[in-house]
Amino acid sequence: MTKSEANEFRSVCERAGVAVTHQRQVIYETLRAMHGHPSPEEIYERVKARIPSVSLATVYKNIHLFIESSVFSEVSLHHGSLRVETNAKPHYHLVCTSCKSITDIDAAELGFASKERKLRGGFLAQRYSVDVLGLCVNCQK
Amino acid sequence: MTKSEANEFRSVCERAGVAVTHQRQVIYETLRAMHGHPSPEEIYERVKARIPSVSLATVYKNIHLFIESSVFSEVSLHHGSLRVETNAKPHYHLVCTSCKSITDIDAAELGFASKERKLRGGFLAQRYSVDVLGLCVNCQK
DNA sequence: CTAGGTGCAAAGTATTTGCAACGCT
DNA sequence: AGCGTTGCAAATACTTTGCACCTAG
Repeated sequence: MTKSEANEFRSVCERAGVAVTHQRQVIYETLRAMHGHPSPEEIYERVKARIPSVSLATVYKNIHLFIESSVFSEVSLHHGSLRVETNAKPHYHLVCTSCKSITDIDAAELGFASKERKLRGGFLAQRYSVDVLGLCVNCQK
Repeated sequence: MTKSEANEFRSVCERAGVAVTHQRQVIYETLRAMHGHPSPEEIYERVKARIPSVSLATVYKNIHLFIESSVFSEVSLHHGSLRVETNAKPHYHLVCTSCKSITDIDAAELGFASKERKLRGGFLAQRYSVDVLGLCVNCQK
């Protein structure tokens, strides 16, 4: 690790108001170095290469800590359990990051057209799923 | 249930190539009547009010059947396990509905500006999470 | 009749928690 | 020294599966 990376990590911990531990630092560096959307298990495997005694629970605890402190984010905000979409009309979601509530909003109202089209790279876009993350009226207080 | 609802359900089963069973019908009607984004457990509770002997496993099996047949959809496509976003730049996801792969795409390239703003209803939009659902190059074959 | 559907219980995966020992600050 | 952090194991939450019985077609 370079000196600037170490300083960066220290200020991350300071902002979050948590201790600078070796495990936390290695988990942080590991996440920084990984690409894509790793699962806790994948992160755990990598961290274990540097700290064989680390536990999966510690990886979970620190991932949550980083997410709460906005150091990293989650790919999906509602991954806890399967949820069925009962609203048949095209719409998107207003997701409150504080109270986790999900409200529907009309596609038109958000001003995002969702037509089928081919994107660069050849991906055929058919449907769009938009989550607007922010604060609901109650949580803005 | 009205006659047209019954017919609607029959054609749903026909398209999906599955049998018309009492449990399946009640689960379908229950979903139609529910608002928001119910969990399997919530759906199960409602169905149990009409069929006390129904099992949670049957509810799960039928929810999946409906989702596979595009009769209903999932709120989130990657809810199986926690995934950490390691890409710090603003970007969105190309999600292939066939092979479930997730690729990043620059926010700019999709032409969707993500600035903080207040929406009707008072929701403070801070960040956008856009999933583009479709078929990747390989799965279009 | 018979292939698919159901209910039950057990298994499987993902995640969290209690607690004693440990290490930052 | 004191409190947050760690590792372990056990607990919990969510979902799937195997199997015997049942039912629609």
